[in-house]
Amino acid sequence: MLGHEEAQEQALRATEGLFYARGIQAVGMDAVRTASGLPFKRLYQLFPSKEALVLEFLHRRDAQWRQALADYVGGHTTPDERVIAVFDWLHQWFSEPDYRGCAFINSFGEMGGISAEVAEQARHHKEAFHGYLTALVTASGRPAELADQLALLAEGAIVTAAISGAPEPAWQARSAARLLMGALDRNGPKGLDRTRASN
Amino acid sequence: MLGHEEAQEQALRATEGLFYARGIQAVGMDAVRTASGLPFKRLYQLFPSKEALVLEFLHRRDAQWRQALADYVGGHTTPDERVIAVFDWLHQWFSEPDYRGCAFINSFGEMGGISAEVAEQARHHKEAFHGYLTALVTASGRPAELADQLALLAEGAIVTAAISGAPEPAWQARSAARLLMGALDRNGPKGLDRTRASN
DNA sequence: TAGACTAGAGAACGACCGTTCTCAATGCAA
DNA sequence: TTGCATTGAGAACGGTCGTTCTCTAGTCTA
Repeated sequence: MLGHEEAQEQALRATEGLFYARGIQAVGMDAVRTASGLPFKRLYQLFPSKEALVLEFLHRRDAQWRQALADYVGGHTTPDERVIAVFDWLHQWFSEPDYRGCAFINSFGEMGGISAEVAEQARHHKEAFHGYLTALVTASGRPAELADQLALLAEGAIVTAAISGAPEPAWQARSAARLLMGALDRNGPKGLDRTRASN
Repeated sequence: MLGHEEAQEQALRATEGLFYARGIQAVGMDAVRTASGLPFKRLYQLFPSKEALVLEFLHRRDAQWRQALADYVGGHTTPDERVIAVFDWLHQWFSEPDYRGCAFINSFGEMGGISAEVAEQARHHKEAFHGYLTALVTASGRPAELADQLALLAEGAIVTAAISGAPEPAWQARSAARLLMGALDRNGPKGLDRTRASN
């Protein structure tokens, strides 16, 4: 028999693809059992309920996604390159054959209104991404407000690539990001509209 | 008894709030019956299945959403103001107390992987929005590529406002939009990165 | 070898889903 | 008034869901 950890790994790895491809509510525990090869009894020993499995899936996905992004960005040296690398990585992600958007945006859309925990996980994931982007932007000597805008471009590209089924939004976002960085370099931080934006 | 049209109106109006707030799969036909006040028999005369009701809901929402946006934008005169007005309208939308993101992004996340029709409706809605934005942008004498970027900002703001629960992303997007418009005015269309972006 | 424990496969359970059916109440034509 | 079609309210149906239970088949200990 597999140990607790390995079995949990196996269940989560099998679950991942199912939840991402079909959504959460459309995947029954029976499909999880079949995909993981673990009997119900074991499954419910590892995760006391489907909700617990879902939350673990999201937790794990958050960690893996941000790690993959950081790994890719880490392969670039200058601060400017590192900011732009985010969008190159997005294009790579969008080009995966079974890309279907951001798991957190999707689960928020599906369950954000009925599960406070799922909504909280989405919020946490997006805040972490935003924080990472802010670090990259400030490391390039630019104001944090730029990170807000780049985050919007990234989120927009994620959604648009998913719905349209094409990876091009990554390039459009990258192009806009370059323009925004250039605009700041020319005008200084006052180039941003600070009359209403609070951060 | 109500006529066919009025009953359909009533059913859809009642359904709207339910689907938008809780998602589609989490709303049972029993909840639709209760909210609409229509008995099952009548409901299934008006819509042969839940799926038909869902698709009608999306169709209707698309029309109303785009009309509301066009109405707001139409209240502004100069082409530049009209482009910026889109983001003002977004802020207004985000500030509604029960705002929970874009119904199409949400349904795509929930059902895009299991219902081709829902995915198609989302694609159609986003294409229509993109087309509208392109018309506003080209009317302002700027290249259509800018519309791609503004669309990403808008989509990103829609998602971020939903998940964070705050309307500020509208201002951040507006600020970025102004910068992008300004950058184009300074550099001409060549300011855009056309080496990889195809449109 | 005997016996206590455990794992695995899947049946079973209660709840709920979308959908259909029943049937008493109603409106209306003659 | 009688007969007939249509309505509304909700029970019923088959199916599926998340979860638990049963029962067989091992496996380890003494």
